Amino acid sequence: MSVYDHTKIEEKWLAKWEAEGLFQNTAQTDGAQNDQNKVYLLFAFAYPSGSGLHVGHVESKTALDILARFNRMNGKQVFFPVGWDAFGLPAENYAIKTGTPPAVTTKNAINTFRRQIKRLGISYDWDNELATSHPGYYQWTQWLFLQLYKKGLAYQGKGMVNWCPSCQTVLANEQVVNGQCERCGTEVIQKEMTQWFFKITDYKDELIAGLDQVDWPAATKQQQLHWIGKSEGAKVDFTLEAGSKSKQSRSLVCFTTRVDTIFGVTFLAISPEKFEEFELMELLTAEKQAEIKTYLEAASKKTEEERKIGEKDKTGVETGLFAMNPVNQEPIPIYLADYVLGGYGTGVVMGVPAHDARDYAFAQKHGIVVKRVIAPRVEAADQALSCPEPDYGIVVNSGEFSGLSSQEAMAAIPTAFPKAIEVATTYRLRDWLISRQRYWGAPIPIVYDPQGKPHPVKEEHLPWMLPTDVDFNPTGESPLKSSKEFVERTERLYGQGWRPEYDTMDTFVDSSWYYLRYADSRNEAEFASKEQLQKWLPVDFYMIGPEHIVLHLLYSRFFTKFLRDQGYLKFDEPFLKMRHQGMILGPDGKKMSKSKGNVINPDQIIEKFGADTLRMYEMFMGPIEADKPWDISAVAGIYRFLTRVHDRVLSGVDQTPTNSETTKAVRQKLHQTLKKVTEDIPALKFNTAIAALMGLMNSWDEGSVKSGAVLPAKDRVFVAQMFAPFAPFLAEELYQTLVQAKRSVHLQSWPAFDPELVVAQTTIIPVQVNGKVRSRIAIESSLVDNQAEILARAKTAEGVARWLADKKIIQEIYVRGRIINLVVE
RNA sequence: GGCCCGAUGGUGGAAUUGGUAGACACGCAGCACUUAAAAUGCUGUGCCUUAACAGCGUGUGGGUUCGAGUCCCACUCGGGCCACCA
Repeated sequence: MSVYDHTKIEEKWLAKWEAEGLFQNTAQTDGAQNDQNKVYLLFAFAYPSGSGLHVGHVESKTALDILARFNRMNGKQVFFPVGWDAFGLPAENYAIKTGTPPAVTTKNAINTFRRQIKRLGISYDWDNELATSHPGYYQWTQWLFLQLYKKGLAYQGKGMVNWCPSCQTVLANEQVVNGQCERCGTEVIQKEMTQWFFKITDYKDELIAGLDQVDWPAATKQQQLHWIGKSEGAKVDFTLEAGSKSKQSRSLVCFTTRVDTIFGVTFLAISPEKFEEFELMELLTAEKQAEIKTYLEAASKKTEEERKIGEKDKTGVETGLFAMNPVNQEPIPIYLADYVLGGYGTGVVMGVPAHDARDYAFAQKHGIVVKRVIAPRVEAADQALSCPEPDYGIVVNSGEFSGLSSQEAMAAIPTAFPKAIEVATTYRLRDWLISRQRYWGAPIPIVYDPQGKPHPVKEEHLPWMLPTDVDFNPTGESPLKSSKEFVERTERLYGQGWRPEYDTMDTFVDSSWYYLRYADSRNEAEFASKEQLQKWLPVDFYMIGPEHIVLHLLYSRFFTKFLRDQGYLKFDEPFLKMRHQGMILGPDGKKMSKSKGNVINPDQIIEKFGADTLRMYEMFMGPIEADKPWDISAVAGIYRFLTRVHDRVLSGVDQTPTNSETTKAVRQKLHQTLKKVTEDIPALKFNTAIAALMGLMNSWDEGSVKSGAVLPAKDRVFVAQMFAPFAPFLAEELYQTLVQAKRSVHLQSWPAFDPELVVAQTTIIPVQVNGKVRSRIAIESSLVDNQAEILARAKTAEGVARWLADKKIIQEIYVRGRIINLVVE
């Protein structure tokens, strides 16, 4: 028997599998038509960063690989593709710094990742590998844009956008984090530009409803819901006062979720973004006009961060105008205030300082009356308000509605004023801004005629190639403007004076449909054939980091629903089941980062201990979804374990198997372990499956050393097969050494446990007296249903009698095969 | 501020979903082997106390139950996401 030489073993089998093309070219396989029999496993699309594979990637890839191998061994047709989210800012920023074209850095990074992932033994199907920066891929990203354009779901709009001065590009609202650019952390400012949008809001209700169809973590669904932000309330029409010099009757419409507080309205506030739309300027005194202009200008220059400071300091300007409260005809003063958001609701709010914290703060600052219309929860009813009380309760000071509950009032008030108040719903979700003033992305397939009118690029001109004669250095304008070839191409194909769209698409567009392309990644005629989509989609299991919960999923679901409506897909939701992996933390318990110097390099671990050890260690660390700190001595422990497995399985192979009681006990343990592992893998409980394998080896070692137990070859093969999903290299080595088979262990069937062997002969049942364990009795397993006999034995069991002496038993509980509890007075 | 998740030995974690708390592993201690060390093997290891029995013990306080790490109520701490969304 040889020693466990992990490097030799792993490199040997890696080369063999590669030569055989194991698990390659699976997309086109027949036999996957049956839904019951196909399993599509998907790993979150990865950005090939220059720093290579991270131990965090290893965890989720290994988890999926275990599922892939286990499902294959159980007779499923498994589709386990791989690809690269290759467009994006880091490669472009690197190009700006070094002059190396993004295409080159990206290719190098992909090569590194590919080598590392293969070395790990991840059984991806590399024949379907794709990269979003490849024209054969982005041609179909552009095609998707054109389909949306045809249906009016891709449109050009002008508006205030988030602008990152460092990245020199527009950001989606979703990419602004705490007023800062998600990528580089620079303070984001507001800028007005013409941009392309996808009309995701057309699908807002379906994006909510579809969540009922999928098996996702509840928290993830909740975040999707929150992002869509459906909010039910009412729209209230406040008519401008005649006294406001208004010629015809005009009104300000507010959205509120608390129409029950409408008698408490003491001011209206308009957002700066929306102020001009209401055309109120002409109604104002010259003095007021000047004041308001100054305020509007200042507001437009504020960064997100500055507006946040306003959370404490609520600024605003009184317009001198009044509007009439429709429920009681009271004149309400109108203010301009930047705490009101332009993009939500109607951009106007009704201020109810008594029952809203923000309105209260504003009222305090501007000396506005606070009028309480919900009865206070606490007794001291006469006490003046010192803070707002936003709770629901009993409505007071509200005319005929006084005495109703908030809920009743919210129903009754709109009914009573049908002209001025209507029930309404608003959403937080806004259309998806996809234009980026960057180079390394898919060009938006639009050309402009000499009058500046946009036209779609003809489908026969796809892929609408990303030009290469480009100056990457940021100028505040799209880098594609520097390409001569791009303009020449446009004029040649569309005519003199025509110009291309210079912006590229948000990389989220690329990465929100890749799972469809995998099914037919080399198709040049369509984004994927209907047959291939039908065969593999939807995705059965998706493993994705918690950082992609909101946007990527929302956009992917939007594309899926759109393509379904166009007749390309037959399902509503792309990802049936999804789970999130946790984070692998540094040995110090903190998030790994270069600056902290706590980053673990998987290559070094593989060199020292092997890929099998790295895989098994990461699976053994704890539950897949938890954050776990790295522990190098525990890694060494796994290596010791695999060495023991190697030595034990291969030692004594030439000896005659024994049939002693010990051997039987070890074999029983083996089948119990097999049962446990078979149940744990589909439940993603890899850590306990490995613990069970360790328990088995402990029993086997002990049985061999102490009692000379020798297991038959058949059982040793079972062990090799059980290890196959976790430690594919070692498993192959053991299997091939034992049986010298032509076919890989990974092509064998998952072994079935012997149901008779799994059942224990005797069952240990703890005996409690008043809920405390005082003894344990061993019962023949055939007796577990004989309650009378078991209770009788329990009462006389050693250690129990003394607790029953002189006491009266008032209750006897027996839970079948589990526990006995004798309750005494 | 809102929502979500979590808290179990020195450490990572397990616990059949209300039924033996601490599986499995790391670490540590002792022993064996060795001239010595490493490696390996064996033994022990929740706390307190002991010769033993007993007692205590899953963040804190209460509750439901024959029985609570698990369910309910209140709180403390830690983490994540969102955040002036009317």
